[in-house]
Amino acid sequence: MPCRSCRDCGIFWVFSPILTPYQLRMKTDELREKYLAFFETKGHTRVASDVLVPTWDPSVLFTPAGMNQFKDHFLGKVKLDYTRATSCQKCLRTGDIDNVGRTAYHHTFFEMLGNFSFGDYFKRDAINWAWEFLTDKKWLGINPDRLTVTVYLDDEEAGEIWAKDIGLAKAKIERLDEGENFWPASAPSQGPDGVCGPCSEIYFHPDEGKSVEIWNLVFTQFNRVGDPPENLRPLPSKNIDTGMGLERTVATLQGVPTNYHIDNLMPIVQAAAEVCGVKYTLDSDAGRRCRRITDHVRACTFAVHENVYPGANKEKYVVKRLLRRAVLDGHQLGLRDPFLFKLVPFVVEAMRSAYPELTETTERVASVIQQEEANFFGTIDAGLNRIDRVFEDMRKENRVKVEGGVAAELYQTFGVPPELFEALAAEHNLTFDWEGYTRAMELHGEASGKVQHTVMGAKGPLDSLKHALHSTPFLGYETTEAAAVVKGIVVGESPDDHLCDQLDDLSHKAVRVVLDQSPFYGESGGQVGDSGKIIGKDFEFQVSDSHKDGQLIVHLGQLTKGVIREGDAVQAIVDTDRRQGIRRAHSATHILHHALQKHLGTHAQQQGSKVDCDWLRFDFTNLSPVTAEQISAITQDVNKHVDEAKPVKWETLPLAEARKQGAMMLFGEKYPDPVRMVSMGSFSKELCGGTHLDNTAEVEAFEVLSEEGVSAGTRRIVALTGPQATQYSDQVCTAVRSASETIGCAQLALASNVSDLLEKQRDLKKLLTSGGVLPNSDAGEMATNLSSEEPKPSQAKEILTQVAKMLSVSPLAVPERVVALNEEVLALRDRLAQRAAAGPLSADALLAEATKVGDVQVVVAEAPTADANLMRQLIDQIRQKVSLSAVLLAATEGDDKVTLVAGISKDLQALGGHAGNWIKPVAQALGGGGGGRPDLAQAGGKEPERLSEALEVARHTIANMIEGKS
RNA sequence: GGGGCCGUAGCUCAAUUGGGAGAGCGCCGGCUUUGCAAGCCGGAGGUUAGGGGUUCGAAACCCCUCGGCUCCA
Repeated sequence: MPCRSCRDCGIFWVFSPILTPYQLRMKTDELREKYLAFFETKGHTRVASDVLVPTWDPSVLFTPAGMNQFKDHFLGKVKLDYTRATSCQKCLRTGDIDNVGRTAYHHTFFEMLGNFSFGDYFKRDAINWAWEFLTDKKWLGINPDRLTVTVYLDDEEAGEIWAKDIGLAKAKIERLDEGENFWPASAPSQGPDGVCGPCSEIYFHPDEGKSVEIWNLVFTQFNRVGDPPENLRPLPSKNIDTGMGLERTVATLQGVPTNYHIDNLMPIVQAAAEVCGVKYTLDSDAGRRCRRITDHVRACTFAVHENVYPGANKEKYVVKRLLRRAVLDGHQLGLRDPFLFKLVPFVVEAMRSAYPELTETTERVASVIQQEEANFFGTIDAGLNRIDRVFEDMRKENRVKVEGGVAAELYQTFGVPPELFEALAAEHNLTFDWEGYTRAMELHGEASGKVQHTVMGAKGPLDSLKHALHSTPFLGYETTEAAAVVKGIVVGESPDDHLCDQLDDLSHKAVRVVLDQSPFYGESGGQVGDSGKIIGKDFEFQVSDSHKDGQLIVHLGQLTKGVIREGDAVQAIVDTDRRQGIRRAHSATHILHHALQKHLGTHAQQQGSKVDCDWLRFDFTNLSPVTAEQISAITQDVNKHVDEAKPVKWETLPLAEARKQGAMMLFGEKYPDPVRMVSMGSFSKELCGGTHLDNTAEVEAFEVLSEEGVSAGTRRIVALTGPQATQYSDQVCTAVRSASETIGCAQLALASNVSDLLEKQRDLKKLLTSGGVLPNSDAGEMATNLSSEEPKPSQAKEILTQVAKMLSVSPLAVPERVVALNEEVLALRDRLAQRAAAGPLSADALLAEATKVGDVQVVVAEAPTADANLMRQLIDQIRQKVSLSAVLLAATEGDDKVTLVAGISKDLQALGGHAGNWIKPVAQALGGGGGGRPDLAQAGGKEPERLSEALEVARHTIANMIEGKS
């Protein structure tokens, strides 16, 4: 009985003989090439591997299979330039991540060979060619005796072809149910709805060990509609989608016991062992770790190469997790410093013949990995402290099992890996509650929200329109106003809503209208949708936003007058002012992109972008914050290009031609072919479907509002264009002028003056609390410098940014903050002046006014101009001089506040004196409250006019306290 | 996108939970010593990330902003 699923054959090689030098029959690069070449001879177009991280496809984070890049081909959504394709696709799946390294065949990153038919050939050819490729001496030449196949129970057609065409004995054709031989698995009974079909798998049987599934042929021929029975409708155009795991097939051809021993993975495994300082063996803990490191570093290398850096969400998070798992393996093997990055060159070397582009980014990739590694080692160090604390608590309470909940909490908040926790627990003879840990993590997963599954081919109200119209031609590149015909009206936004023939309800705010053609730009590529209006003979429709649904442009808005009917002839009019603002922002975005690459390096590629009316947000790759100087230089560079008034042109040309001309292409971006290329002067060429200016001069002005981090390795710039930029620039100048006037200094010297002012504030505060007085040299007003030289706008911005940083406020809040700061300094100076006038405060002076209660020296006095800290110091001095003493001082602050501090000497405390109890009734007499410790208490009140009354209370209270207790 | 944690001296961290901002290391000066993390004495160094609020009183409690860490999807 052949092994049906690789999930079962995890540890078979544990029993196989010790690793021996393998016989190389066919190299990995050779198989890859042969496969593609073979299907080329069968009329297939060789298609390059799609990117690993397809940002164009919201339904997946990583390319999970060879067919992914052909989804739209299968669904007939795109124009087919070919109906047969073959590819070798790099893929990444994390579903079986826990098995990586432990089993012979699991990977996260792997390559998938495939051949595809889009409504062209079907089962017969697919099966015959598969057999030919596998067994023909000219190709793989596998002994047919070593191969068996499986087919779906009800798939007579496939069974027939295997038996009759190929001539396989019946015993070699196994019939399996929908759980095994259907795609998606169990689709007929359990769904999901949509495209599906039976499949047929080919198994290889080695001399020893379990058999291996090396090729899966999927025959997509049905559309599932609801639950059985009769729920599988034949598709008008049937497709073929096959997948042959490259590593796995090579492993069988090379006769090695695990994929990790094939010719292009073994060198990485060996390198990992060397870096980790262990001897690699097949069946050992260290061996498993080396294989896991190999897999994960390969995955990380490809991901980082595509500018997906380890981060906090989505695909970035997956990369981070992969990287950390590998690093943790190294840590468990005793490493304490970054090591993974050293393996990057080995990955590149192994993969370069198929992916030569890797060699261009090796250094950057290694450095990104190294940095993240260093971070994680830091996290581990911090985690060790926390773990020690947990152990300490457990020792105190005599517990021996690490609670899963505690481990989960430590993991969730501080990233302390549970494996590490467990290992350390074992060293302390403590056990670890994995079950509780898993439970707690599941709870956390639920609390963090569920994922919304997007079902392939889900139906909405616009789908019938999509079939009828296919697409809405966009006229907006040439015009902002056009005649059109209403093709569809939908009220409401939920998928349950349906098309209606006409609408007269003016109250609906979310009405969608589709026209046969439109000048409105539907939101896409980061550019917001147009607004405007659609006017018919007897109605008016206000368009608040436009977006794209498939190839349709959907106008979203509200009917403001009359009745709109399907079939009405209308005039579609875009709000041109807003459109112009969007064009300014979009063209400026391209110029900015160019400037960033020029000033920061070519890695500073677009990660995301949003273009609105004279407002743009641009995310890009950069490891560190962009400095103020760089921002300034970039801003000037952008404005220089604006001033140079370069023409903006666009043309539609073949993708290959655009690439040849050096157009900027982004990883993960899916470009149509032919493609629209926007170029500005000779400095910028980008593939872009957005609306642009005719000349860079129309941008008018460009100002950066902010630069900030959005996640590790990604920075975000928000900027303004046109009138918005000019206005902002004016505000900046005004702010600098106003702040300078406040403190009476030259605008160009604002930064140093604010810095001085801050220093002054600190000095005065210190002086006030230490009981000093204003030195004569400081008595005068700050020298005013009325030099009225205006800074240039770019200077003003630099000055303001600098000052804003000093004051920790946003730039435009600087004037307000400077006013407050200035007032505070004046107030401080004022109080110090008062103190100087009132004469010095000293412990001796206060003691001179002390009264004696028994043997105790009691001081109850006003200490005008002192603050709480100074009063404490005076009390300390008195307590040091007189061993039996009680002191209570009061200071009024403004019109509505009194501060009290009371102290009791140590000897008096021993006799029962308590400062807290003393001060309470006094504070109450002032309409306040307070308290403190026996030796020192602090309180306050809000009625200074009752101060003398309160001081009487103080004298009585302390007298009673001393007499009562002693 | 959602959850959790943190931000105190140059560094690592305390602060009896709302009552006087500290320790160790490092730094500077002096003395004593020439042994490997030397000893002793003295000193500087703080807007407790920033802003607002509650309170007689906030490092601590509440809100906002900034920065960092971390998990989940």
